[in-house]
Amino acid sequence: MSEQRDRAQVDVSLLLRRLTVELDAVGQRFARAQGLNRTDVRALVAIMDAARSGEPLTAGRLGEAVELASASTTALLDRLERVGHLRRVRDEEDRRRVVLEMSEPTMAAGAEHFGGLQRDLAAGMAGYSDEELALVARFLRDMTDVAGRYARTTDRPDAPG
Amino acid sequence: MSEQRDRAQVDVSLLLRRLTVELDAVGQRFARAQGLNRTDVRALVAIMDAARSGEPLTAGRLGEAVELASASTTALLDRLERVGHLRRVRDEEDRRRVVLEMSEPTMAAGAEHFGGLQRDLAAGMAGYSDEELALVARFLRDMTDVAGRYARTTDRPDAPG
DNA sequence: TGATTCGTCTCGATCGTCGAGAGATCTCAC
DNA sequence: GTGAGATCTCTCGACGATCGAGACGAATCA
Repeated sequence: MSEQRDRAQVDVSLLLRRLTVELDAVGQRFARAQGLNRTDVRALVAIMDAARSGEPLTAGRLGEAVELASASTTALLDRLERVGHLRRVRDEEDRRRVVLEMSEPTMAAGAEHFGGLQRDLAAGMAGYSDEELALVARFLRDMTDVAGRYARTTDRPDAPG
Repeated sequence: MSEQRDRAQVDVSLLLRRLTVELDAVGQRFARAQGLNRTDVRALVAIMDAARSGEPLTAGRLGEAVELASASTTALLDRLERVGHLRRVRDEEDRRRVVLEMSEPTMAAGAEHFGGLQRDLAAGMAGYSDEELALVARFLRDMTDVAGRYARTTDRPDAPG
């Protein structure tokens, strides 16, 4: 493996990091505009994603998704519900559970903000052919897999076995 | 623009978001391992990046980088300094300023953790030719620019111009 | 030298997060 | 059915991260 090749790989790694920083800033901006904090936005995004996939989130699942303790999840939902970003609805099938429904205005605001980003991103992709885009997609999937595996690896450097 | 093309672009956008989530989780994992919170890790990364670029951060610049008020930045530095992750050093040129130096162990831990990720990412890139990697790099740069511009756009929907 | 600006820190208050545990509901063996 | 235990969410009290306002020393400039 040549030095130049090594360098290219490191460059791409750094580019991935820079990209995540910028995309994070977009979420941050949405948060400020809505008077929310980072966690709130992560939660709303998770709820929106779940709704889109047709499998609405419950309080507990949301807590897992955003890695929050149950008490914190309750507080989070209280905040979001109080300002009208979502509704809590008792699940009729399992009445212990609470399913989360985003409000229309919030859904619209999210679509406005993140849809705008998506539009800009799509515009930025205009210069790429279908084949190039397919390659990029494959690459992103690969890197996501790698990162996901790495994040979930139990690699405690200090702890034994 | 065909529907298939539209779909491909949306797919890539979603892939970008999934990737950021996974990469974020890697940072999260490092945070837990070191007993830090998200902000602390962002700060350490910013300090490390600055040090690498040969232009060490000051307290104020760090505050800007992680978007924290000055009082919060002071508290952040107190935390990190107390557990030995960095040192505050008075700038001799401008004695109002405080420049930040990361400790060796923390630098090593960071290199261990994020270096490991970088190794895995590089391994994941093995299947791509130099030309393909160059294309990916160009794409990532483009998307980073778009996201950066979008994040910095003043598009307050409510506030007047 | 005095006035002003700049960079950081202190103070008090607010809000997000957590662990522990309560209460309601579901599951399952009997 | 009924009771035991698991599951899901919420309440409570405590802690910590963040903030705005303002103090203080240091630099700048007239």
